[in-house]
Amino acid sequence: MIKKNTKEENTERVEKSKNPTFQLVRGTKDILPDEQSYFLWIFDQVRAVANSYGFSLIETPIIEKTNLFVRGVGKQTDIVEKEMFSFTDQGNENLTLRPEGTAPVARAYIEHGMVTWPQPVKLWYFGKMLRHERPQAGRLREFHQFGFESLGSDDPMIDAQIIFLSYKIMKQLGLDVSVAINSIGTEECRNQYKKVLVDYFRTKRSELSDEAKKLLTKNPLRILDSKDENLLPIIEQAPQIFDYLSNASREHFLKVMDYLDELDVPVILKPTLVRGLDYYTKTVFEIWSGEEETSRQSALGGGGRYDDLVELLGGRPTPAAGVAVGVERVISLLKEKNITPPSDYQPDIFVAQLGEEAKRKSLLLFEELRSAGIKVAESLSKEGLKSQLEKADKLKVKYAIILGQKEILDGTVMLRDMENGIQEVIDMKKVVVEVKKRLEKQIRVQAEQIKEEKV
RNA sequence: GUGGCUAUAGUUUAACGGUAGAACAGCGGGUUGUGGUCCCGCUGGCGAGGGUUCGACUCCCUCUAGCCACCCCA
Repeated sequence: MIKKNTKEENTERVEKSKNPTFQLVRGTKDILPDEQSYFLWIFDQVRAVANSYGFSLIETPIIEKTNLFVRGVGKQTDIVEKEMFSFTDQGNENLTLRPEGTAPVARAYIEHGMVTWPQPVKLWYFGKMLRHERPQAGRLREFHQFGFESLGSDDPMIDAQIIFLSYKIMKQLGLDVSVAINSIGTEECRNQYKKVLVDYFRTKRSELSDEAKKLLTKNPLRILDSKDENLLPIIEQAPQIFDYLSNASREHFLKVMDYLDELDVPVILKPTLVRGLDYYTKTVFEIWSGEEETSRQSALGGGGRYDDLVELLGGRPTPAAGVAVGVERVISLLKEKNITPPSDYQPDIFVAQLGEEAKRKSLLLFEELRSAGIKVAESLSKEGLKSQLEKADKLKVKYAIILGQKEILDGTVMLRDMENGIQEVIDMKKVVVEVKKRLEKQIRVQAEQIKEEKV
């Protein structure tokens, strides 16, 4: 006889059990040291590009009032409808762990009177986002995004710059990406187009899936985005939004395309690209990895213009555009391509010690080398020389300094070349100078080798 | 949120209705102060709870988590 267990009974049992297991909350991840190097590298790249293009770093809180997203992102969007980590706090406030970065930035723009700053206000961010989705590879519940936001200008150059910057960063990381782009015009253009589109789909009603039928009243534009193969021919035949853009919108879009061409950004016009967030107007785009987009279901990043958002949130009418890129997705692509972050944390030299006296001295020696700008490693907690050299070997240092009783008495150190095992005795006082000399020579030799290889 | 697949040491994995082997990593040795190769040893595991059974890691159920597709997005 098999007894059925209910979820409640089971939860109770697990809690009572002597060995409860603690594991990560679903869709979250510990970022271990190995992985950190990727995050730091990406952060540095983004910061460098942001700096040189005049974007300043902004950090907004991880919690916001729920309404900010309901109004900003849009009530009908998937994010707001089913993906928000929302809760009521002890003071009865409805709060949400931020699912995206643009609405908070727009909020900050209004709240801090950035209208009075020189326009456009150019900001960038790098932080955690949370969405309650079903996890999958490249799709976490807590994940990281970096993004650029430029508020206060409707110049199409802004759109192009935003796209260019994200493209540039990917390029610098060694990734080949392409940009899918479209324009969804202003609200008026869109409303007009929606009507036409709905009329069109109504004529094909019998061929639509249930899913598509639902979208027909809710958000007809998103039918265009469908991957349903049965729908593809219908979608292909559908009227295109480009034909319903106002003159201003069309002109804007053509200019964006023109600038991107000038900037040498490979763009693919994709008339079916709409986006899941309500605040977009005119330009929308997505960044995809270079390969056929079918192999990779998920975009690396996306963004667009959001001319109405600031006003919608209670600010003055402020045209703006932005982009957000998923850091974890970039990292998994980097790994796929075997691209590893350059490690500038690679130590040059290892200090090994033997005996109590030497151990004490080695601390000073370590500091002396360190403050001279040499990257030093140690293993002070280990005793045997063997295990220390083993560690030195694993760290791939070029030299090891050995400091033992003998050396202490003579006021010298032993310098061991880890490649060929040649050791020499050096005056303790000259260590820094000698080590520097050797490291510089190494660099010169390497540079020459690279030159020769190129020739 | 819907459907499906999976779950064995830190990692990658093997086997079996009678209670687990390996590789890599880690730690320690192969004479006392010398690494990268080699040899030896040690540490460490059946995701959780329950059921069936004389006995389950193996069968069943539930939960949890991961993965895949959908939905959608970063």
